[in-house]
Amino acid sequence: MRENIKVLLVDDHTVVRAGFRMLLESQPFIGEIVDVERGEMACQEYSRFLPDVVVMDLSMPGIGGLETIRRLCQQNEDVIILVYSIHDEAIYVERALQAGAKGYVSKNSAAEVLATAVSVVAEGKKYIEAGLLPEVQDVRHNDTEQLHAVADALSPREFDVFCLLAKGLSAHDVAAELCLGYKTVANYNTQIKNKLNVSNAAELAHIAMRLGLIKTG
Amino acid sequence: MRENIKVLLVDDHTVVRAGFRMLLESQPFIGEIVDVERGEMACQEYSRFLPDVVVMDLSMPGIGGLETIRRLCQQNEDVIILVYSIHDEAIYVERALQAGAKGYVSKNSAAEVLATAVSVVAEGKKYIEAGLLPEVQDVRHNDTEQLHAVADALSPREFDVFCLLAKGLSAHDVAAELCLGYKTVANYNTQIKNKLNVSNAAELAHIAMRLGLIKTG
DNA sequence: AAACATTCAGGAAAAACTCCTATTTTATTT
DNA sequence: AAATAAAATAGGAGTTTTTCCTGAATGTTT
Repeated sequence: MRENIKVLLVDDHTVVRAGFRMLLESQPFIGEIVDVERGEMACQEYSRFLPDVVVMDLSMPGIGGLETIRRLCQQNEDVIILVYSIHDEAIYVERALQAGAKGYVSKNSAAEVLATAVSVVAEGKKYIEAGLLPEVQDVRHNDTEQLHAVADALSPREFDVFCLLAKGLSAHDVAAELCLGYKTVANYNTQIKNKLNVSNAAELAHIAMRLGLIKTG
Repeated sequence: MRENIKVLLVDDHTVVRAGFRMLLESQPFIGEIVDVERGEMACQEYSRFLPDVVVMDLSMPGIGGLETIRRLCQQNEDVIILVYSIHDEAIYVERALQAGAKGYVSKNSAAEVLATAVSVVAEGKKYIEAGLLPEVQDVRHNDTEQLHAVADALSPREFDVFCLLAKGLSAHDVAAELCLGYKTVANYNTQIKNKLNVSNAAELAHIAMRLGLIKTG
């Protein structure tokens, strides 16, 4: 295991920088820690401090997390970046890794997980927190381009049913509305939830909302 | 100025708890600090630890921040709660204060601001970060009234279940989350839908959305 | 034409929901 | 302090919904 790992912390929230610092300082394998509050500063500080690992948040003002990853990678292709984020969604993990990150942990993780992740990526391995990776192959769920995903995944008739279910109609209501048998709608219901990878009507509503199909007021 | 202020930290993110702890520990006027990761735990811990100030995030899984404030206030009307949040929007500030919080600071604030806020509220004053207060009058009362309508109609526990169901959890998930039997949740589910006069989870989601209890992206 | 997707729906089993009842705890009122 | 009301919890039984499998009719693509 690597010793004396130099860490560059990048986060715009003071409390989070302080927190990470505290968690890391209690680990024996951690060396010097420098923290900065924006991606731009990270790029400058990187070439001066030459950390072994860069630990950063994805969502930051300024150039943001993803662009920071790209720039750091351009500066030095061997840079080791560990991303942590409130976003558990696969699409973020995917993008971060694509941009050049070597690890990804959720902000909800326990202290040990965060420390472990640092030590693992410092050794040159990848660290993607359990539960995040499996979804990567999966749906681009929660994507901004979800409208297309939905439109692609659902047949026209399924989409009709989806809209009504998401609006809050019962399967019987939908059947009446579309002049279909109840069983037909019930089966569509199941089918739609499978295709969109959700398990209940509330989640359908969420998707519809995100797609702007439902006006929130 | 108060000395030896006992603080109860409530946040679901390990790093944030650690960060706040670090920032506060460096202040001479801060005494013992206890941290918990959820609102439910805060309510329990409060009566045991009897902190001078409760410092908490608004957005948490489980019963969430607002409901936690209400419950703490009910437990002890003199409780001093300082809220910090990524949400700078006036509506959140207003709701938090209405629920019983004594202070509100943004998560982006500098370390000194956070520490100062704790010491100010500990003295029994209010502390609303500059820049947040002016907008408070600006709030539309519509949503807040609806929130009260829901909060009035539902008992606290029903409200907990409502939030989770509206978020898209199944009855089984909710049961696991709140450590209840499935049947209990199933029965609450029925009860909640009756009280809110809706007939399915999608409509619950709509209501939660309108109330701003669900972040749409 | 053959292969495939789409629309529609029935049957059977599994799961979820509803309604009723009941115990325990907590609050409120007299 | 006792009585009353409200809330939290959950079991049982019956009903409804969902799921999964299957299949026919229609249309479309290669």
